[in-house]
Amino acid sequence: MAKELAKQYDPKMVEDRIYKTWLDGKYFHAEINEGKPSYTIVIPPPNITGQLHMGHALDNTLQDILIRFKRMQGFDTLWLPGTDHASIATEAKIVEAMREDGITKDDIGREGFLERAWEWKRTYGGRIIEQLKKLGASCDWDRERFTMDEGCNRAVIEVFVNLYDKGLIYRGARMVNWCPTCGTSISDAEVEYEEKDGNFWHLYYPVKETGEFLELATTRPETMLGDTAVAINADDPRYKHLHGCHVILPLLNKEIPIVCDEHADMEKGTGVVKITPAHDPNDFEVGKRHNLPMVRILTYSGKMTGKTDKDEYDELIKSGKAATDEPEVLDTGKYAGMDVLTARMAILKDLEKGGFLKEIEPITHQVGTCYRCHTAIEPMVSRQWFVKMEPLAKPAIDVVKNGETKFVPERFEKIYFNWMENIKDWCISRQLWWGHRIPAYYCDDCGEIVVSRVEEHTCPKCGGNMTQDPDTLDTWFSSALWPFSTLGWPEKTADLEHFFPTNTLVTGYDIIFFWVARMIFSSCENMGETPFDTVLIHGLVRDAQGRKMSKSLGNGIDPLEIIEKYGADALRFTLATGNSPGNDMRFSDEKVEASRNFANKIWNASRFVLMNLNEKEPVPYIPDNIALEDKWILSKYNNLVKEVTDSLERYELGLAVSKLYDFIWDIFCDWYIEFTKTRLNSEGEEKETAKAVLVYVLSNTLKLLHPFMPFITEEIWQTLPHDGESIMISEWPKFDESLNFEAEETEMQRIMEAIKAIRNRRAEMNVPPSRKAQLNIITDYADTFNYGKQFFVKLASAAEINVGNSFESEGSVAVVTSDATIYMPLADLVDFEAERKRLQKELDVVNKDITMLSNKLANEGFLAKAPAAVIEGEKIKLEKAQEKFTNLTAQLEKL
RNA sequence: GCACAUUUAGCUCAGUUGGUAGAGCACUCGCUUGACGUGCGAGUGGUCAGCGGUUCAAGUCCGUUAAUGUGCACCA
Repeated sequence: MAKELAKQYDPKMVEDRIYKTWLDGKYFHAEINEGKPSYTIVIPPPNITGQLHMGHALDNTLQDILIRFKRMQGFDTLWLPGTDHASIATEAKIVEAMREDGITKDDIGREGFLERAWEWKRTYGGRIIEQLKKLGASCDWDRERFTMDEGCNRAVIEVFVNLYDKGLIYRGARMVNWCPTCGTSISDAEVEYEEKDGNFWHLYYPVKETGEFLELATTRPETMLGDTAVAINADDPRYKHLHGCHVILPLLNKEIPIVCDEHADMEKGTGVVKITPAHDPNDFEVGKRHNLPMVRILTYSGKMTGKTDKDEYDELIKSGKAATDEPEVLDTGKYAGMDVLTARMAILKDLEKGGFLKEIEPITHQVGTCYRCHTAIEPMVSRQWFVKMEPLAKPAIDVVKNGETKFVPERFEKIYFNWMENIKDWCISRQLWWGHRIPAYYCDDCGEIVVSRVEEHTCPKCGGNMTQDPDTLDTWFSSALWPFSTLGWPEKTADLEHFFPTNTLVTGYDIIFFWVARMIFSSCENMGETPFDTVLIHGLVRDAQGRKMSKSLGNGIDPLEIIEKYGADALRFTLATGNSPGNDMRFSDEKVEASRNFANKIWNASRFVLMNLNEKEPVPYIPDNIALEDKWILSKYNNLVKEVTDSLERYELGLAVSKLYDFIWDIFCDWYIEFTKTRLNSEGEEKETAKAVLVYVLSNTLKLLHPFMPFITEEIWQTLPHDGESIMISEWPKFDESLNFEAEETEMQRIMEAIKAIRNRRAEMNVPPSRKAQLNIITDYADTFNYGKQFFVKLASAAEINVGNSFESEGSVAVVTSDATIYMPLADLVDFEAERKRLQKELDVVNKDITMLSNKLANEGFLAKAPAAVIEGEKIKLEKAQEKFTNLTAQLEKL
């Protein structure tokens, strides 16, 4: 047993070594014990492309705190780790890397690309896992999963086929969000709206029948080539005469109808709207209502369509392979091949030339952008796979409504309901290669569609060759199954039986829609129940100025650097402190320094305790003949157990950690350790008692702190006398009624109040600690103060101490508390005039208190309606104030 | 436009069912007190954003205003 510890705590000497002992001990590994309650957390799987950032650090610290707490409480605890294939992000990264080598996806083909992708996964996929270990994460690494591993893949196919069979997955040409950069459709949730400067271009469209010009405005003039109608409101008096008329579409000289539709708002602009069904979500709906043709003018790479595009389409139509619900393709002629902005300028120029451009009105508007690459998304009609959401949303709303799943804090339920109740069908197909390939097969000859768990090569209808859909699924489709796919579903595994449904899901508010909501409805649908009972939502970690940490700002703080500099415990402690659920927090080095200092404080307190121990000390116990101060600390400690446990159970991790901080630093270190010093300097039973209580309180407090600061608590605990292999599998302390010593707490309070008052007095008078003073104490609590003599000597620079009924006050400074008047003969230092002023000032304060309290106690409303305990409390306060008043007046009179 | 959040000491933030406010950092003064100067002791500093209401009692509940932030919607 190494009792000599370094003066300062050095995390680097400790963390990796300790983590290895935990791994070797298999403490993270979850065992199934029949009949034992389980507690499960599934990790929000980080992207394989990812590096640990502060968001991960916070998220995983919170999870580790909960898991370690529950593990010590005796649950069968499983924290299931894993990573996400992150289709768009990963594919983009690999394409980027290939571009540097001058290779494109088409050069190497699908097979070649996937080989590279898997290679990437093998090389970098484990990186973030290693980083989580640095943080101290106690995940069951034996159960690590990957969203594209065999089991998850199977679950994905199973769910897809099931939903398809139920008619909840369908394929069709719908309005989707198209990202020209990523080259894929994305879901509504993946569109982020950004405020951008733009223009309203006011255009004229000539009316065929009347020859007049209809004015309308658009932010996207280039889409006019795809216009197939102009809409007006049926009730609009300005345009009554135009019902059933047509306009001639400028530039194309094409006749398109004027339709009456509610979409046209009389209040807005001129009340006339151009309708481009293939490139605008609202227009798409108008088109459906009026059976308008759809004309596509953009390729999937965001260029204006040309002759080849049109020929391709015509070919498909001829062969019967194009779906009838897909838009026809226009050869935009001179604009073909231009990107959107170039085409816009060219078209505007031509419109202006033709006299069709009335004016340009600058505006700012919200533009939808891709959440991955932030390019403006193009609304396009495209044939994709969708999940029919309405039937799935219903049960998912119910489980939250009826409390089977609770959000912490509760306010996030509103956001959840708001989304779920207005949900639109989910576009799940992506034009990417890295991901789960859609298990749909199409007959090359007759076009038959088969959705199947196994590969289909022959058409069941005509015997022709079948080809699998080239698209992959939205990454979030597989993450949505994470809570059960990782436990073995669709197999009925023992893990699934024991650990599902899981308990707490910890995540940031930014992925409630992407992930949390989808897990809930997926679980309701496939498992018949909610995937977790609690969703603990945390906020963002921002920089010291409150800005979001981002790559472009370069203000990100690397958690690994913080760990390197201050230790993982300090980082964890910082992230857990001053953080209330759902709120953002600011991160700064100063905060980590404070945490580091706290770790050092614990280290040194422990060093002190260890210094006083012999080679063989008994494991922590409470001796029989404990002293007043022992009862005081035990009572305080007991209360701490209750508060920390309650706070953790209510997910108030920040509150729990600050209680621990206060107890350890203020109560244990600043007071109790000091109280024990006299006894530790003695020999015999007294010393043994002090040691035992020190070890007991320290050791158990370390247990309470362990979930927050796992490394240092383990390191110290191992050095202290202990039972068992590791603090992380030791038993969580329980509140113990027999450790409640209220009377003794009050007694110690009297002594401590006096010590503080004396210190205060001496500091005001600039008496150095080296100058010891005699204390003459008049009090009604003679026994307590006689007992307290030892502490006055040690903590209040006292020399000789007398407790009695009256003393000569001449030439003394008086220190007045509600329990005692203490004279310090420091005649040479006393300024009597100042002394009088000070006493008067103190008296004023007490007087004010007395007035306030007696008014309150004279208030009939208060007496009639306030709870008895509160009234009693106020009475005691008043008594104390009055006692102090008496003591003070006596003093003043004597001066 | 709708909703939600935030507004407490110079700074960053706690404040658990309503009982007249706390911490860390910063600042001031003092301290080689044999665990720790990454420390110890003492102190300065707040009409808890404004207004109104409920209540015996409001930082805490309700309404309202303002500022800031976020989500959703609109955006021809």
